[in-house]
Amino acid sequence: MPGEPLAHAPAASDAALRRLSGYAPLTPDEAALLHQIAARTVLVPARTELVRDGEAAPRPQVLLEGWACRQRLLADGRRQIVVVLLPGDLIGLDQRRRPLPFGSVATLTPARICEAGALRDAAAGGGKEAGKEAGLAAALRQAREMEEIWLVNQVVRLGRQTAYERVAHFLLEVRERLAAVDRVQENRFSFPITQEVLADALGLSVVHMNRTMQQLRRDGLVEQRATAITLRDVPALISIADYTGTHDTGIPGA
Amino acid sequence: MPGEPLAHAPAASDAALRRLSGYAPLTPDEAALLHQIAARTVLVPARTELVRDGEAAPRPQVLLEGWACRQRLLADGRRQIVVVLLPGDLIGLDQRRRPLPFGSVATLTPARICEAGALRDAAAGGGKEAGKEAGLAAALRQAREMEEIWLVNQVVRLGRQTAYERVAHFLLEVRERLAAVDRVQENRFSFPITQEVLADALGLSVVHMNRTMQQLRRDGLVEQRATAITLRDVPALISIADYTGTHDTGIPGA
DNA sequence: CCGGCCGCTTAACGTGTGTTGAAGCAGGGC
DNA sequence: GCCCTGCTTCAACACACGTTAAGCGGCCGG
Repeated sequence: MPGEPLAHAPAASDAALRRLSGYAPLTPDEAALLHQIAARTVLVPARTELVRDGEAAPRPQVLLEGWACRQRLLADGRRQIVVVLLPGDLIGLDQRRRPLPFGSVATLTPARICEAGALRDAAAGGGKEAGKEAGLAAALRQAREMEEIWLVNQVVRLGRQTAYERVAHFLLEVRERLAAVDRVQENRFSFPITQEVLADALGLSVVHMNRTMQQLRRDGLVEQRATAITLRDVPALISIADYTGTHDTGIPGA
Repeated sequence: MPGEPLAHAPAASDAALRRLSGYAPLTPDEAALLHQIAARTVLVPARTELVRDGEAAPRPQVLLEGWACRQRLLADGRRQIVVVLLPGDLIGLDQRRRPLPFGSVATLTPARICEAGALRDAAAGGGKEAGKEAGLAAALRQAREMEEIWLVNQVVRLGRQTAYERVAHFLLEVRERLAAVDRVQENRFSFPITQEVLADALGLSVVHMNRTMQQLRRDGLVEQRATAITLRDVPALISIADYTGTHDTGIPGA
C-alpha cells in the first residue's frame, strides 16, 4: 500500500461510463461517445452554481469528479440540500418543459464536469426500435429512476428518522452509489464534504450534526480520517438505518 | 347556491382530462381515449393497496376520485407518506426497469380508479414526430415533472420547515393541485383525510399535528368544516410557508 | 512568522416536537 | 336507543434537537 490514500485516479470518463453501462449495456459507439464527451472537461471550484435558480433550459452536464448537489434556499437563508450528486451523476439531462421552481445545482467541492448535450441527442435519436429501449436511452432512463429513488429515500429520512438514523442511512446510500462507480474499497471511500453541508442535506443543525457523527464514531460504526470515511460495521448501520438498498448494483447493500 | 356543499360531481374522466390537457393540448382522439378508459371505473374502499411493496410491474391506473398516497413503512411501524395523490393523478404510468424498493401506493379515502394501460401505449406509439413530443406524450412527461416537483417540495418541507410552516405549505400545494382539476372554489376544497394521515405526510406526530391545525385556525388562516377546508388568508399562508407555486397552472399561487 | 479564516468541537441553555394516557364527541350498526 | 369505533382534543411530561457563544487547531496568504 503506497502513500496515496485513495489515489486511483481513473480516466475522467470512467465514472459516467461505469455507471451508465451498469444500467444497460452500451454499444461501442455509445461508449466512444462518452469518452469523446469527457475529453473536454472543465474544472470548477467549490460553491459554483452549475444550474441557476429557475433556469429555463439548463445545459446537460456530467459530473466526472467531485461532489455537487441540488439545493433550495428559503427566504430567511435556511438551506435544504435536496440530493447530493456524486461522480458519474448527470445534471440537467432530462429536458424539462418548465423550469424547476426555485432550485439550483451547485458544486460542494472542486469538481470536474463536461458538456453532455450530445448524450441527450444520441439517446433521443438512437435505440428506440422494437418498442423496447436499449443502450444509452435505457441507461439514461434508469439513471432518472435512480434519482427518484434517492429523492424518496431523502423524504423518508427527513420525515421519519432520527439524526442518528439519518446519517447512517445517508452513509449507506453514498457507499452504494460510489460503489457503482468503483470508488469504494473495503467500505472506505472519499468523503469530502463539511459537517455544515451534511447538516443541510439531512435537515439538522451543524452542532447536532457534529454530536451525531461523534456518537457514530464512539459506537465504532464509522471512522473518519482526513477526507475519507470508513464504515466499520455495515450490518449494524443497515439495521440502525432500516436500510433497503437502492437495487442499484448487486452490492450486498441489503 | 343549493344545499350540496362541494357537490359538482363532474364526469368521472373529468379530473384526468382536465389535468392532462392543461399540460399539453390533446388531440380529439386522445381526449376520446381518456373518456373511454374512464368508462370502466372501479370503486375501492379506503386503505386499499393499489401497488404493493416492491411490485415489479404495477398496472397503470388513474385516480379519478378520492385521495391516495405513495408511502413507505419502516420496520418498527413508523410510516412516511411520500406524496399525496389527488383526483386526476396517475399511478404506475411510467414503466420502471426495476421496482421501487419498499414503497407502496394506497388509497386514503374511498376512491374511484380505472385501468390506464391504453394511455401508456398510446403515448408510446403516437406523438413522437419532428423531434418534439406532442399531445398525450408531452402531457404525460409534464405529469412526471410535476411529480418530481412535489417530491422536492416535500423534501424542503420536511428538512427545513417547522410544523406550522409545513402545514401551510402543504395546504397551498394541495390547493394549487386541486385547482388544476377545477376542484377549488374561492379557496375552499374537499379535504377528506384524518390528522393521522396528515401527520404521516408531514413527518409529525398526531398530537402535534392537532396542535398545529388548531393554531392555524386560531390565527384565522384556515377554516375547517366537516370534510372541507377553506384557506382564509392565502397571502399570509404563502408568506409563512415561503411558498413558490409549482408553476402548474396560471393560478395566482405565487 | 504572523494574523485571519474556516472547520471542528464543546458547553449551557431554550424550545419544538414526541410520548403517554385519557377524556370528549360524532357517526354507524344493530 | 344503545354501544362501538374512530377521530379529535387536552394535559403532563420527556427528550431530541436548535441556538448561541466561545475556544481550538490547521491552512493559507501576507
